[in-house]
Amino acid sequence: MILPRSFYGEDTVMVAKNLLGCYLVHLQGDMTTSGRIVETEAYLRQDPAAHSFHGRTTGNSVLFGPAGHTCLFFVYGMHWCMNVVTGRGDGGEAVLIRALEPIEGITVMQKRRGINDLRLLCSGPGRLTQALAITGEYNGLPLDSGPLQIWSPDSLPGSSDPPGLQEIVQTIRVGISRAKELPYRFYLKGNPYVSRGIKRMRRLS
DNA sequence: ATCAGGATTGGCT
DNA sequence: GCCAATCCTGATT
Repeated sequence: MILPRSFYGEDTVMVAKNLLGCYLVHLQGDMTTSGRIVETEAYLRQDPAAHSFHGRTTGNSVLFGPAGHTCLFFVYGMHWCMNVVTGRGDGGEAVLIRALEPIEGITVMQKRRGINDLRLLCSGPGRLTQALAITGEYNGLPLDSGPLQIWSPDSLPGSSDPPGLQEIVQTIRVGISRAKELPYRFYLKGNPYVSRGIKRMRRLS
C-alpha cells in the first residue's frame, strides 16, 4: 500500500530506517519506473549539515512544511537529489534517498542514464533521480498521491526479500563537510545497489 | 583498486 | 564571489 502521511511524521532517524525496503515509484502516463530504497540519510534540526540549518529560505521552504512531501535540491551544478520531509517537530528535517535497487522500467532507466549496468543505474542520489526522471519540478509534491509515490514493501511484486529480516547498517554520512561524525546513514547490509560512498567510508575506518 | 580533476548552476555563512 | 547532501573519466599503482 501507499505509505500514509502519518508514516513520515515520526522521528526522522526512525523514518530513515523504515524507508529501507520501500518502493519509490514514478508514474508518468503509461510509463512507470520504480526502485526499492536500499540507502538513506537523515538530516535533522540543529544539524549543521542540513539545508535547513540556517533557517527558512526561499529555496528550502518545503522542508518547513508538512511531512510526507518531496524536497528536491540541485547540487554541483548538475544533479538533483531527493529528500522526503519528515519528523514530528516544527519541520526542517528530512531523509535523503541515496540509492535504489532498480525494479520497474529498467530499459527506460538505462536509456535515461546512458548506461546498462544495473549496479550503476540508481546507486547514488544523483543517479536515481536521473533514472526516474525526477527534477526540481517535483519539489514539494505529496508522496501519497500524484506522480511520485512510496509504497510499503509488502504489496508490490518483486519484494521477495522481507526487509524486516534484513540487517540495517548505520554509518556516517557522505559528501558533507559539517557534522561529518553523525551516524545518520542507513543501508541494507550486503545489498549490491548501495552507493559507492560506502566503500570510500569503509576504507577510512 | 584508487585517485584527481572537471563539468556546471543556483542560492546565499 | 564562493560553495555545494555528485558523477564520470582517465591515469596511475
